[in-house]
Amino acid sequence: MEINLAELLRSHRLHITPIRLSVLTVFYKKNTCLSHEDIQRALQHRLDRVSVYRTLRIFVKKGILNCIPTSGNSNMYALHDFGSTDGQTVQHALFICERCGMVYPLKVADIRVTELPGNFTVKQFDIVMNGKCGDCS
Amino acid sequence: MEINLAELLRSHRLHITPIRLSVLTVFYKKNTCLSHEDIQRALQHRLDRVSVYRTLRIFVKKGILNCIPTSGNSNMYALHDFGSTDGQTVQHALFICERCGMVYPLKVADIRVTELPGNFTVKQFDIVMNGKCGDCS
DNA sequence: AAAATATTGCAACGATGTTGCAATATTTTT
DNA sequence: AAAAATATTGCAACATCGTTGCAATATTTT
Repeated sequence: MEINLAELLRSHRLHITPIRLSVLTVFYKKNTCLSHEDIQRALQHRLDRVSVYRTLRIFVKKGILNCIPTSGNSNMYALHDFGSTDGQTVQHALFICERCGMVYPLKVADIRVTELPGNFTVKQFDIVMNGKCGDCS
Repeated sequence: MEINLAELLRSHRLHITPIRLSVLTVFYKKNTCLSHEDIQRALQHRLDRVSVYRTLRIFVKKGILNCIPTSGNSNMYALHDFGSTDGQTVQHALFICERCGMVYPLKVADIRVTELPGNFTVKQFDIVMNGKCGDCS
């Protein structure tokens, strides 16, 4: 871990607290998108449920995390840095296996979408693929 | 409405019932993706909550509807025919306004994603864009 | 029309996420 | 370095979204 987590928090005017450091550490270690439950599990449910929810929400608000769309009924989050960005728009692409649930982050190249009116502002662009991964095919 | 809804249900070996016809009718009329709540509202909450959930689930299972990823905590659904398809893979693209919540379905063209291992099978491919729509910019 | 089968409605439950508020921790000020 | 100001936490209660079990009802098949 080369990044200074305390500095990251400070730069967003957030207090430096054990919960926030733990949650950030999980994201930097796993380097993929994670649900609330994933984080709780990674930290052996030592953190208060509600505080983790609040931490995720404030990180999204501050732009440290992005909220990633999924077909399930729980949200997923990824470090903003995890997505590629062209200045204005953050991009994520992921493959979710419908059988084992594994999430595979992907690199994206050369995407074009037609028919978006010119006065629309895109802030986040996500690709979600569902199917079967190599192990489950 | 040119499609025969009863025939559609019959061809999937589903009983033809008022609830199913109502839900299908809403999808064909609105021709966009809808949440459970959208459907309940469109039908003035005359249908039983649970029955609508079950209807949506069985329609997804039978391939009549697809489940569309969102960043929120409720699922969205669209008619399978609403997405473009190249035989194996269904594609959807939508723009969700972060301010007014409006969902705009989009046409997609010419998408390529690199780095997906060859033994992965993609069944559904969705693009979700978040930002501000024309009215909210 | 009766038998077989599938669907519905209701109550209860589970999972996911939020709010209010007092207690506590962090940061800032002196 | 202590006090004051401010932000965060933990807990209980609640809200929303979705599911399950099961008896009653509707649809389909014979």
